Amino acid sequence: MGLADDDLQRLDQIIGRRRRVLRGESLYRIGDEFTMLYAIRLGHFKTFQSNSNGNHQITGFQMAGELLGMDAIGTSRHLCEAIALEDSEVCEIPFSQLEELLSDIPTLLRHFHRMMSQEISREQNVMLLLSNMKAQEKLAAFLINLSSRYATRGYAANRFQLRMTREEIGNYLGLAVESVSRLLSDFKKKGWLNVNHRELELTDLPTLRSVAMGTDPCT
Amino acid sequence: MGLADDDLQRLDQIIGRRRRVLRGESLYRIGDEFTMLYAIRLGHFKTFQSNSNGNHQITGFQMAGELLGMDAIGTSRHLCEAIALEDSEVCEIPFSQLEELLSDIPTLLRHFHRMMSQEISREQNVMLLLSNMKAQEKLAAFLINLSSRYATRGYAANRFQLRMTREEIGNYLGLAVESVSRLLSDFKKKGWLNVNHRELELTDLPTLRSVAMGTDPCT
DNA sequence: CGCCGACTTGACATTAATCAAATGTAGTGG
DNA sequence: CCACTACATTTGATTAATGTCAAGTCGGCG
Repeated sequence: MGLADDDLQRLDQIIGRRRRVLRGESLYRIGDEFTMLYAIRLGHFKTFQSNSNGNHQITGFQMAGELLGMDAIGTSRHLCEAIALEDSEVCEIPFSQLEELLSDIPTLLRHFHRMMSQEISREQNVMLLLSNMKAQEKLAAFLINLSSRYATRGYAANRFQLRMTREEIGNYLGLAVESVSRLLSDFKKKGWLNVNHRELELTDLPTLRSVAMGTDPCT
Repeated sequence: MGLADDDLQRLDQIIGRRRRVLRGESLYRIGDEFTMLYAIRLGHFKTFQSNSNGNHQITGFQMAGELLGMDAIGTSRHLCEAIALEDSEVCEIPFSQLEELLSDIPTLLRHFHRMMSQEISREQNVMLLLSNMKAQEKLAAFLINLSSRYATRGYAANRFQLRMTREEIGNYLGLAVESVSRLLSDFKKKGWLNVNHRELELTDLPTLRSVAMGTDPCT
């Protein structure tokens, strides 16, 4: 991050205790007071809102190395809930202490703004996905996105486990479970991927990319 | 905003020149270098991304009093384009100068983080809208949203002008123009609103609210 | 072994997109 | 001022995509 050693040390000091969150447990709930940001050390999470009917809308899947809770800064209350998709571990970052540090360390401030801003862009991309794309494009884009995030973090880009159910994928993409299932089967038949339960292998990334962009000729 | 007088003065000083943007003109384009945030003084804007096919996806409509450009902080390049929906005026806020000020004035920092965070929440709400709602609910939610934003800024909640075309509404909501048009006619027939060109009167806000929430009994 | 939840597959229904055409409106230039 | 053009909007008919319902399979776990 380009921080000086002693700045890094100060950052280290405010990073609070580690917290384990078992699969299915909430890290925070809607309405909880906002005091911490959370850096995921290990595992995966989903975040979701509830609308007035009690339906859930998954707003994102987060993996180790990513930050949770930035949407709550504005209101001092959490507006969405975060649940672990598997046994996970986070670091608690008391936000008020972080704020003090941000004033002192311009580099850190810049980095923090960058992360918030990237969250905004990420969501704008999801808006694009949800409103412009066909089901097939949505799923391809989703898989490509996961793939590149794993690649960024040093894992294989073409072979990983889905940590979420088909239902959760469908909810996130605005598709019925059945559609997700059918599309996966379809992609498999077309030779673009292999899927067995949660185990996934992307065998034709270039085609998946062009499908995601809506530029594949054979669709 | 709860700023001390001299802090407010310092903020005033970094706010650069005003800039007029005529209807249809771009405030910034995709790929432009990011140096400024923009506070809208007058008028309305739309922001949109382009996907690889050249299709546009409108990511938001902004009105006087709102801030533009926060999505670009992360990349130093603009990822979306902002176009004026009518003759408008903005204040340029050089971001590097703002950053310095943020380090000095904790209250301002907190306020700034709040605005970014609210942008994140706003977009999460749009995700909810795009993926969970029926066409009818989307449009109702959209109108309610506009209404409450006008109300916040001291304008009538139940009577205002649409500054965007039906096509732009449809693009934003993930609907065809024809669907938007049909729905407006439908709402009118049901007595929920009056619409004449861009002039809009919401005559039954309670019902519109319950339609937006998917809890209206007669739908 | 048997239950349960996740997943798959097929048949059908529904929503909203697309296509087509008519109407209206704002802006332009003669 | 008016005719003309381009664009925005509305409405109807049809189609395509995806949701819903139903049934059944698969695998893990008590």
